[in-house]
Amino acid sequence: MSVAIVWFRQDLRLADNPALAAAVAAADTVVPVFVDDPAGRTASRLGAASRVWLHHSLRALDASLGEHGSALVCRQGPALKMLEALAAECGATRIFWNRCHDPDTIERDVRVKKALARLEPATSNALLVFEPWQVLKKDGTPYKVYTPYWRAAARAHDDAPDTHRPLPAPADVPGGEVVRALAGAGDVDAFGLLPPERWHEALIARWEVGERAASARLDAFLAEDVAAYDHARDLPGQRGTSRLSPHLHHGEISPRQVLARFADGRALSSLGEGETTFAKEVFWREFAYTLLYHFPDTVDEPLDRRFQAFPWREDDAALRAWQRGRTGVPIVDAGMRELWATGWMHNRVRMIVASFLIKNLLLPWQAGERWFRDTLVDADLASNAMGWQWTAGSGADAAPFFRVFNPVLQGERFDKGGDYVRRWVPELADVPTKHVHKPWELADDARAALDYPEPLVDLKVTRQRALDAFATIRG
DNA sequence: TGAAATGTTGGGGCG
DNA sequence: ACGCCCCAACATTTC
Repeated sequence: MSVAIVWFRQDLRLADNPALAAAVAAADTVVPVFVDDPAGRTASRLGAASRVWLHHSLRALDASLGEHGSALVCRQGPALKMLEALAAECGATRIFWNRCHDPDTIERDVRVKKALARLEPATSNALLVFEPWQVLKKDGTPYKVYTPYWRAAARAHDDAPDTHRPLPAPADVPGGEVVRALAGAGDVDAFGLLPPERWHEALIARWEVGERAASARLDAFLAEDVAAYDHARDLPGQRGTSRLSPHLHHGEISPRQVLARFADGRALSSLGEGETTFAKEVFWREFAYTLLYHFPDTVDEPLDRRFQAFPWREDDAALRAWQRGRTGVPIVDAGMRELWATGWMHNRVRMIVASFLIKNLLLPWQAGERWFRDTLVDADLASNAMGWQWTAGSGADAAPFFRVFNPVLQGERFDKGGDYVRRWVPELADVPTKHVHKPWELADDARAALDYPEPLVDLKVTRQRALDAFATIRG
């Protein structure tokens, strides 16, 4: 009898899971395990919202394994120690996992792989279409501009589409009777991922978590929204985005599964408008991982070093007002409250609230990055850091710093009728559309009747302040 | 995946 | 008819 461990991490699915498929092919007993390791990108380092999602995702994975008579073995502690112990308990001779690409996990995994050499660790790619070293410029260095990266990646994909065909879920996960007898089998609750307060119940009630839900979400998006995606994805008041990000982040679905289902064997270069735009979003995620891998310190250091000397302000009261959606700027507050209530924010609004924090409040982008990491259910180190540096103007292919969003104009352009603002800022529900994005221009008596804060800052003045601050480091 | 200032053009009112 | 002004609409430049 041969026993193989499958170490689940950011790949909480049975389909298109190469580590699982390899274990099933190699052994007649497969032991699925998730380790909550204080080092590396696992449960202990995630933000509170992501931990809530992870809890439910692990439950879903355990249930799926249960349908095969197996279970998810749950262990808490340093990964190496936990895996060594598990291997000894179940007599494993092999171990399989899928690679992660954040710096802490890489460092930890290198160590684990070396120490577990007797289990012949075999690792695979399940996180990306292309791993960070696969799409490079001719000189072997990573792309720092998105468009050429996208062209190169799409070409590489279309040159060998079969390489990226997703794997089916294994018909069987053998050895369930052994697995179910192991300590921690199915004991997701023991991780203590849910916070003691009850906010997480309302948050997660807005989502369906797990591999099956991810697949259904993709189907619904492709059936209903992808055709108009080009335009509709920018309108936060209506449904138009895929909302796949948390599923992708936790690996409930893979980018290859996503592409395969809508490209349907066609070349990426032949897709329609909405489909192309959506495919490009999938590859923004790939681009982010490429940047994180090659420039690991950009999680908290600006890629453009000039920004190390940027004269950021320190203002805890303003930061708190931004975090809680009490800035007095409707579209900003709506976005921050959507985030707080649902663990997610529409992407157009993410750009607006980020621009407001960085440019109008002149607070360091790292403060926003940290808040997003703690509150987003899709909090992804690579995408989050790239996105914040994009807005700050310090990243790869970033928006120039002087591109300052005016949240009133953005609101009037992308939330024309004010539906989004009214949904998340009920204090403004009855304000006429003309003023819903700038209630401070209401007549005094109407304004006094509102239970809504005056704007924290003057948009025009702070815009100029930001441009002046930038001038000091422009060099 | 900007906003605001500045420049240009052309229609219309008016003396 | 003409110059002048105003201003909207659009284009360009600057940050």
